[in-house]
Amino acid sequence: MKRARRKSNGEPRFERKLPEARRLALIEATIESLKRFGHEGLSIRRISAQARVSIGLINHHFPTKDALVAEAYRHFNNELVGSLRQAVANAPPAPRARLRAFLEASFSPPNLDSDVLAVWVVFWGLYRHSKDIQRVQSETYHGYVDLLRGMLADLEREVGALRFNLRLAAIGLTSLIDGLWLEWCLDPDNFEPREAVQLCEAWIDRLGS
Amino acid sequence: MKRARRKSNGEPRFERKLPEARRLALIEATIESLKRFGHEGLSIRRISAQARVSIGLINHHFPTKDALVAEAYRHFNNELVGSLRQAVANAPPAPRARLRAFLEASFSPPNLDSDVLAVWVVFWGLYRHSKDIQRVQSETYHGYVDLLRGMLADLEREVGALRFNLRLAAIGLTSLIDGLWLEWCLDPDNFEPREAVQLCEAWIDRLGS
DNA sequence: CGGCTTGTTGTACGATCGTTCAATAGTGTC
DNA sequence: GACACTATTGAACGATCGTACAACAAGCCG
Repeated sequence: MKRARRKSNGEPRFERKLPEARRLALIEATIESLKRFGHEGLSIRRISAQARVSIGLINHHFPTKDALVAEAYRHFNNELVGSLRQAVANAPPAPRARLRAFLEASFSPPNLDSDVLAVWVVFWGLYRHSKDIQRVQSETYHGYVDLLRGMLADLEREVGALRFNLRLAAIGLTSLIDGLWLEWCLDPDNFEPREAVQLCEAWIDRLGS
Repeated sequence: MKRARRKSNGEPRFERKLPEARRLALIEATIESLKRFGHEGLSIRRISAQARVSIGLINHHFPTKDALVAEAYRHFNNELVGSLRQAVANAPPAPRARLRAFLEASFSPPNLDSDVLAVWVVFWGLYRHSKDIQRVQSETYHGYVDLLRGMLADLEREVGALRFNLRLAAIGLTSLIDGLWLEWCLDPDNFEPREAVQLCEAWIDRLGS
């Protein structure tokens, strides 16, 4: 008798997936492991366990661990920008309404989650010393910037003449949002998400004056 | 002949320091190693090499590596708050002048350094999963908040009546500063430090209106 | 059912991790 | 110069890291 090719219950021991699907599953497991264990979650063994696959599989689909982490960063960026873009698309066409939808999506689940923000911070910590992360950042960040800058440009058009410095306004609003994200993450009891939206809207209100 | 107790040149093989001095040297080496190697710089061997001491010395002065890292975080916080406090103390007593000094100190060397900001981000990445870091954060963060809130309270007094929500104003300004720090770190070519000061002062200008 | 492709497994390897601890040696005191 | 104290050294431990690779097996085709 040859060695059993199946488990005793007759089920297959594992499921083969198309490379594309497996790569996505590994990327999502990477992010989930990062949420659960912080920076220590970014190890082959933790990610493998999270994805319920063997240790060796990751290097079959990704050349190195760093490549997987970089792709996870890309996915995380795309998910954020995609959800914000969709929130804007579902809003009324008026610039102010679209900006409000953008802010409310920024400061409500699933984006405003302590785990999610902790994930961002770990990625940022890798940025300085990882060429891979830097490359993904340069490739994905403009999506976010363009979305926000486009809405501010629309607002400017509605107001009429050139009332504010578009470039500085975008930088300031982005910084305010990121900073409020960070503060809320470090101490969620310090203020309400609703108040973060208020602060950003007050900033926007005062742009034209 | 007994084994030589000195190096061939007659110099001592190492220098004994008082525990307090050695602890400080190890803390500074930790931060320097963190600047040079990012998160990977937070290992006993890297820190030991940076401090030019043996591997075993760290555990003689600190119970665990995490305790050393937490103390480094405390030192880093205290250095920042101390430099900002001194900048404020050296400024004219008018609230606006003190706030300006605070902002200019925030957005100029040595605080506005890519390495320094990268260090912050790594510490923040540890925050969620390290009780030690959380404890230090809760013990040191109020120094920063109190300094900034005190200046805003002075400004409010000067203006006269209760013109703005002090709590929200402090949260917003802190977030704006932190966010601008982060943005500048991720892309120093995006804007000038001077522009960051401008954005913060514009925020303050509009508080009273 | 037999053969083929290739997604998947799991052991093994060398490197590095944090920590321990007995031995060493710098430094002050007499 | 001898001694005591203890800061310091450096080897050693087990654990875990990322990666490589040979063997296995799931799924498909004829």
